[in-house]
Amino acid sequence: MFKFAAQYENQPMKRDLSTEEKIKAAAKKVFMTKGFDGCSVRDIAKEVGSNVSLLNYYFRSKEKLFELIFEGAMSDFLQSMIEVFSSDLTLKEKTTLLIEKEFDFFLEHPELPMFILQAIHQNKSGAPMPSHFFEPIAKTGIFQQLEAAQASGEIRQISLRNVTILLMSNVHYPFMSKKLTQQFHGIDAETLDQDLRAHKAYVKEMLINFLFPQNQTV
Amino acid sequence: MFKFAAQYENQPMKRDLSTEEKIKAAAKKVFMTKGFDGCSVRDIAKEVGSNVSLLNYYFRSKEKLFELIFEGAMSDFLQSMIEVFSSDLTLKEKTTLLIEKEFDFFLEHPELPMFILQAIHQNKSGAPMPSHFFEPIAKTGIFQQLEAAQASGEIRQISLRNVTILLMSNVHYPFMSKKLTQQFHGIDAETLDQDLRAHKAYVKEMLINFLFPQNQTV
DNA sequence: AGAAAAATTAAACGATTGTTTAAATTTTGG
DNA sequence: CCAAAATTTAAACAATCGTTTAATTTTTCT
Repeated sequence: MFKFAAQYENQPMKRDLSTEEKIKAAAKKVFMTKGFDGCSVRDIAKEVGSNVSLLNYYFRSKEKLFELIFEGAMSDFLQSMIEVFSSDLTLKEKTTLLIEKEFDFFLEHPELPMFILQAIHQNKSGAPMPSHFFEPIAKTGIFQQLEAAQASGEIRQISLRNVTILLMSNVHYPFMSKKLTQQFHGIDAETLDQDLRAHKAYVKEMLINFLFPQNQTV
Repeated sequence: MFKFAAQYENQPMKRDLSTEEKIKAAAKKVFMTKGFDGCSVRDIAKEVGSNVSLLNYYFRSKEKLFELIFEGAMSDFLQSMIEVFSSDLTLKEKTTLLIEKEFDFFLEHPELPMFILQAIHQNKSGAPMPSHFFEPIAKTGIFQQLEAAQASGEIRQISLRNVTILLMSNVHYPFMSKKLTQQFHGIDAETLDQDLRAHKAYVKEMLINFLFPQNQTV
């Protein structure tokens, strides 16, 4: 009889999970580079070095497998925000730290922002993203902190949403546009990475100066 | 015998091009929303309200049709740059005008930045983009103007490439992330469009202040 | 009006898609 | 050690993919 893998059963058995993990790793790699529509389950199976049916055995369907990969990616994608927003810092300090961490993270995982935005953009089901993705951010109290900072005049009068767009624009797009930038300027990958490392400082200075205008060091 | 449509022949005949244009319009719509891999030629044919073979009759293949749509989109994508850079203005004026025009344009065509970056990102052939896309920009002399502005101290010491990334980040990403932003903040499309119209002013002020630090109005 | 050319359609092509079935192999637990 | 369970494989499923063929309709030009 056909049975699904360990983690879907009520009484999971201790098993070698390496196959399942290998499939997840392969799926992540293939989905990230080719996209959901741009690859077949056989592409993933070939990357695993194994049979197609194994994917359905462990993950039921291509769609389910993708959702799993997407949720993991989304978690990584938001991780820095949650960490920084949860810390005990001023808004200005948090902004600096966030830019710092996001750049460091995306320098190591440059394909993530494009993967996330692309998946959301072509979300086939049309279903909105589960709220549990964004709830952890709201729970950090960052929104209240921003409201308070506006009341006290620490930060410029600007809507939370515009702040978000400014931040994300400057920390996500540079990595989403790597290929475009390379071809536009005719440079190699290493040169661009140097530019991106330098870019971190520019973004920090620009955003801090814009969002926290009166730079009183007193 | 099988013959290809008018514009591919040596001696084109005057013909009703409305069908060909209808296919291009449908293809643009479908490719923009679903992506090359996310749609079938039958999706496009259905959008046209006609037969599948017509697409191959006029455009030889799905890939050729896509290339045509992509080139048109790329042309639109770069149009504002070429116009502004060709004008007879100072660098600061050009920066302001470019942001203004890009925002106005992408407010009307918000799906364009994602389409372009996504197409470049998953470029199957691996071939670099034809140089005729970017040449018109170089020919405006904008690069020399920027070098001169750096020498004279009009603009901050920052590489041309970092300037480009800063500009593109702030004028492209806000439209690429529309769905993410909407779901993140739980707002409707109209509210977000208001935010984006307001965002234009923020981006202008922020980038001008950063790139042209000594704001001497003398 | 009538023959030639162009446009459009219907049908089919082989290849590939995601998924399922059933058999074979390996691992587990008594 | 051996039956039962879990894992892996090979093969096939119907559906859809991009494309082509051939027939039909429409348009063009004399």
